[in-house]
Order: sequence, then structure tokens, then C-alpha cells
Amino acid sequence: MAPRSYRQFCPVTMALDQVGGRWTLPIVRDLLVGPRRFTDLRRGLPGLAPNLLIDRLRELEAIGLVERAELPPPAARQVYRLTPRGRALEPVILELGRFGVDLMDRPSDSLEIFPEQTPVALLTFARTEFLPPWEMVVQVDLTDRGPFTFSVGPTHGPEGIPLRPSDRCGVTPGPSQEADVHLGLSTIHLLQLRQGALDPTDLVSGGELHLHGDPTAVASACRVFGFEPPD
Amino acid sequence: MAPRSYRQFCPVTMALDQVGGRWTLPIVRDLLVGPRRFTDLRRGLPGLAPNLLIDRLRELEAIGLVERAELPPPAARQVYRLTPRGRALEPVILELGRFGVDLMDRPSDSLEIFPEQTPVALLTFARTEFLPPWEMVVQVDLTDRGPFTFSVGPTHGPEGIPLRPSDRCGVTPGPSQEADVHLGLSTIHLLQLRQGALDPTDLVSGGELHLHGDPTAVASACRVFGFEPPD
DNA sequence: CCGCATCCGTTTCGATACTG
DNA sequence: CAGTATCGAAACGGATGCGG
Repeated sequence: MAPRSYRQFCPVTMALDQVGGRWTLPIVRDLLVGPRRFTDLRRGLPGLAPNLLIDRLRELEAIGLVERAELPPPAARQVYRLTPRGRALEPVILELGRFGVDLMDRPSDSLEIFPEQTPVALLTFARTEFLPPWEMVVQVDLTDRGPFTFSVGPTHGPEGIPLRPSDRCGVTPGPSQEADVHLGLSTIHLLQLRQGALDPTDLVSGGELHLHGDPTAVASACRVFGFEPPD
Repeated sequence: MAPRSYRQFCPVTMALDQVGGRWTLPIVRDLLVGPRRFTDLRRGLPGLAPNLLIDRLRELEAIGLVERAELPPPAARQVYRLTPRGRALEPVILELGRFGVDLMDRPSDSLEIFPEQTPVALLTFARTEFLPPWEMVVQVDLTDRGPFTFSVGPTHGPEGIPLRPSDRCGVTPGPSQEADVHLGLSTIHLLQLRQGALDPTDLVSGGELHLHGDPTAVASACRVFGFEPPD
């Protein structure tokens, strides 16, 4: 039985034929952070039935976006991870996330929060058109979710090839020893700053926004995360 | 009767809650080019039943991504068009398309081709990380689909705000009087050049790729469309 | 416990026919 | 032209079971 297809010779619908199914992109989102076991994925995706999860993983494997890897004996048996082609979905996920950020104004309590997804969320908060031309490391301390390291890489790759913004930056959980900038605040404040609903100066004087590091780098980091640097 | 939701406080899944339904993004894709009537949309989306189309349009209207507009008396009654918020989906569609371009290597005859979608397809072909810092107009003559005008705007908007690449460029059907660059070739050749499956120099000497205009601008246009400028 | 497989009620989708 | 109405097929969601 041929799977559903839009049957158009168009890049958008051909992409949707592969990844437009329900749960497919959320699964890829979770795999973006790193390899995951079946049960790890289930934990981060409540509401997704196990049969559907295995269906999706098999489909993704069949089209070459995901592969299974065996782990050495002491650890758990196998993990699912993205292939390079699967990682090519990162810009898609991030753009979707950037569209979705504006929907996050009210953290309804009917919506669950999963810490594993914070790195991807932080990446979507970043406005890549404000990335500085230089490299830098920003430690973002989300008071309600812990420390994360946001890294900005070079503008060009080997042989002078320009890099896409999404290839220039990444987020990993945990602190960094060599951060150029430290940024401390809560998730909600970060979101509200982005919407312009809060004044950064007020937050700083209220002790709810902490900024440290070289002023130029700090200012750049603020603009990347959606607000004007105070003072 | 609440619609299906991923129920996560995550920008990606909240975006998918709005636009992750089947046919939703293809509808938005067609509206990106301009306002469309009900029947126009149907023509470009075969396989989409009319009841589902109206369902999707009503949903999109309810969440503020699409609005109905009445046309002046002589013309047809009403059209559907994107709101500014709906237009914010353009980067999502384009990234999906960029992922999908690599799937277009073989134009299977089970896949239909709709001329109305060519402007969006052309935009997805463009590698925005290669956009030059200057403004320019490129007329792309697809020998099998007609002329299109690809415009590159300024790097910064009013007040010095940097613009996202997708906000810097656009495609309209038809030729341009003030094109800086002319690029003539078939859709298939364009796709194959992008994949590196063809040598641009061969195509030029074979008369299947025509390039005109200021050499620097031509070279830039070639890189944007995925191949090294010949000579 | 992990990694699924099976079963089953509900929702959504797709195709066709019909109406103002 | 712009939808409604109907209905069978497919997809989804939840619960349960089961071997390693």
C-alpha cells in the first residue's frame, strides 16, 4: 500500500511526503539533540503510541533520515540517531520553532514541559540575522531550567564557503568554562523580552536579568535573543 | 471536540499544532504567491477534497493566518489571502522546500506539475547564504516554464535592522525590464547543476545555459542557484 | 525494565455526489 | 463558482500483552 503522497513535483510537497506525517518532526526534533533510545523518545513524546513511534522510526530509517546504532555491551542495546541527511532537517525545525515562539506567550498548565527539548527551544529563540560576524560563547542560565551553552562559530567554512546561520550556532546543555558572555534569567522573562513586553533595564535593576562579559559581546548576545541591550 | 494537539510547551510542536495538519502548508504555499479564490486553490491541489479545503481555510482564518477579502464588483466574489502573521510561514515553507529539492532528481511522471508553484520552487532553489551584499535583479528564463524575476533587496531595513535572507529576496512571474542578470536554462538542468551532476561549462557550450550581464553579478547569481560560474 | 506487537474504538482523510 | 453532504478507508491514540 503506497503511503499517502501529495503527488506534486514540488520541493515543498515532496519534503512533506517524507516528514509531514504526524509526530515525524517532533521525533526528529528530539533526535537533533543526540541519539535516543526507544524509551527515551517515548518519554519525551507522551500521547505518541508505541506502535506509531516504531512505524515512524521505520519510515525514517527506510528513507535514510534515521539509523539504528548498537551501543557497546555495558550500555543499553540500541539507539536511534539522525543520519547527515536527517540533520538537514534542522533548519526546517528551527524555522518552525521561530514561527511557534510567538505562540508561547502564556505557559498554559495543560502543556507539558520537557527539559530535553530546551536546547532546541533556545536555538529557536535566537534570531540568526543578528548573529555577529565574530565567534563567541554565551552561557545562558535559565533560572528555571539550568545552564546552557550557546556557541557561535565562524561565518565561513573550509575553502571560504559561507555557512548558513543555522550551521554557525548550536546549543548544548550545561555550563561552559570559556564563555565570553553570561546571561541569566528565567524562560518566561526571555520570552517576554523577545516580545517587547518587558523592559530589559527594569529586569536588570530588579535583579531578574544578569549580564556579564565584554560589553560589545553582551550587546550582541542580547540582540540575538531578541531584546535591546540595557544601557 | 478540541483539535488534536501535541500538548507540549515547545515552539516546534506549538507551531505544528497550528500548521501541521495535512494540506495546511501546501495551501499556505499557494497563498504565498498571492491571493487565491477557492477554485484556484482546488486546481493547484488535486487530491484535496473540497470539504477538507474549506475546513483548512476556516481553521487558518480562525487562528489569524488567512483572511477573506472581497473583490470589487466586476471581479469574482472573494479571495483568500495570507495575513502578515501567515506570511511569517514563508521561511518555514522555504526551508522545507530546500530540504525537498534534493528529492527532485527524477521528475517521475506520476507527479503533477503546476506552473503557479514555480515562483516558490525557484525561491527554494536559491541558497540564501550565497546572496551578495548588493541588490540585484535576475531574470530566470526557465525554457520549460517561462520567465521569472528574482529580486535581491538590501541587507538592512529601516533603522538599520538586519533583514533575514528570506526577507531580502522574492520571485515574481514574468520578465523584468531592469534585470542586471539574465539566466536561461531548463528546470531539469537547474536542478542537476545544483546537485553537481552537470558541468556548467558544458551546458554553456552546448547552448543549453545562457548567461548575460555584468560578470560579477552573473557569478553571484550562479552561486545563489547552486553552481560555480563557468569561466 | 526495555523494545516492541496486537487489538480496538475514535478521528481524520479522500472520493464522489449534490446544491444554492 | 463556492461550497455541503455522505460514506468507506486509512490513520491515529490508548490499553494491554509478551519475550528478552
